[in-house]
Amino acid sequence: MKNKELRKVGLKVTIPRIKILGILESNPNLHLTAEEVYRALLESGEDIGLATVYRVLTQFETAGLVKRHNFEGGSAVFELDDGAHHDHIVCLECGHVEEFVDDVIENRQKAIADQHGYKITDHSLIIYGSCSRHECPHRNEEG
Amino acid sequence: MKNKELRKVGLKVTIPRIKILGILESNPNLHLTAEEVYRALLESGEDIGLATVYRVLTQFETAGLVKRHNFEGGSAVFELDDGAHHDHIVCLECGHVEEFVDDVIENRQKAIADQHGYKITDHSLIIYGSCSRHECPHRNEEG
DNA sequence: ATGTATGCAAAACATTTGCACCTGG
DNA sequence: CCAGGTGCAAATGTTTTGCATACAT
Repeated sequence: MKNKELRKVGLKVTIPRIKILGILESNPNLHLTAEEVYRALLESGEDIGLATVYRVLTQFETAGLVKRHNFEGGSAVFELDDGAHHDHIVCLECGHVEEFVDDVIENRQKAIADQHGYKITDHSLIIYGSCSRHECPHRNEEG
Repeated sequence: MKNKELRKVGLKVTIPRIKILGILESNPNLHLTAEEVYRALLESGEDIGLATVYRVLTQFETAGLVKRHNFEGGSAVFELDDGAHHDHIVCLECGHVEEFVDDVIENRQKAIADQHGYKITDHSLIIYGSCSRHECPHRNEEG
C-alpha cells in the first residue's frame, strides 16, 4: 500500500504523492523524466502541476524511495529505489535503458575508493551504446 | 604547440581556441565547468564571451580534444582528452576529483554490454564519496 | 484548526542560438 | 577577400521558488 510507504518515510499522504508513486510503480523498468511523469499524470486524468512533480520526486529521492540519474541528454530520469543497487546500460539511439549488477565491478570499486582514501557514498556506472542487435520498440518512433 | 593540435583537428587557429586550450592544459588534473574556464580567461585578461567558451568546448569535444562529464550538481565539467580513458572518483564534500583506470572493470563492462546485446559507445563510471582521510585543500573554503 | 502541500507563474540556472561585426588563411 | 569565428543579447530547456489557496491530520 502506497499510504504506508509514504507514512514510513514521514511524508503526508496526498493525492499527488500517491499518484506519482503509482506511476513509478507501474513502470518498474522505466526511467522517467519529470516531464514524462507529469504527462502520465495528465493522461490518467490527474491535474497535477509540473512543479509538484519535481517537488515530490525530489522529496522521494531524499526519502530514499526514488533514485535520480543524470544520463546524457538534458533531463534527469527517476526510477523507484527498491534498495537493490544496480547500474545502467543506455542506448544512445533510442534511449532504452537496461539494468545490471556485477559483483566483480562492485568489489573493485570498493577497493579503488579505499586505495584513494575515499569513503564511498554512492557510485554511478553508465554504459552507453547502441542496442541495434535487439529489436528496440522505440526504433520506429523516429520516422 | 597548440596551433598544431588545432590544425590537426581542422579548426581555425583563433585566440579564444588557443587560450581555452591553454587553460585546460595548465590545469591537467582539474575538471572545469564552462563558467570556470570563462573566469580563468577573464583573469588572464582575455575578453572572451561565455557563449564562445561553450562553443569552443563543444567543438573540442567533437574533435576529441576534450571530454565532457556530467557529475552531480548542475554544470558539466570539461577536461583535456589525452586519449587515455579513465574514470573518476569525486568527493561530494569538496568537489575534489581523482582519476583511475581499472582493467578488471573495463573488461567486465565489455562483457556486460555484450551479454545485453549492446555495442559500447562509451561509458561513465563515477564513484562518489568523501575524501576525509586525506587533507583536502578545499576543506577550508567553507567557513 | 493549522501547518504543510499544491498550482500557477515567475525566477533561476545552464546552455544554445541569431545576428552584426571581426579575423585568420 | 571570404568563410568562418566571435561577442552580445535574447531564446531555450530544465528545474526551483514565491505566494495565495486547498488539503491532510
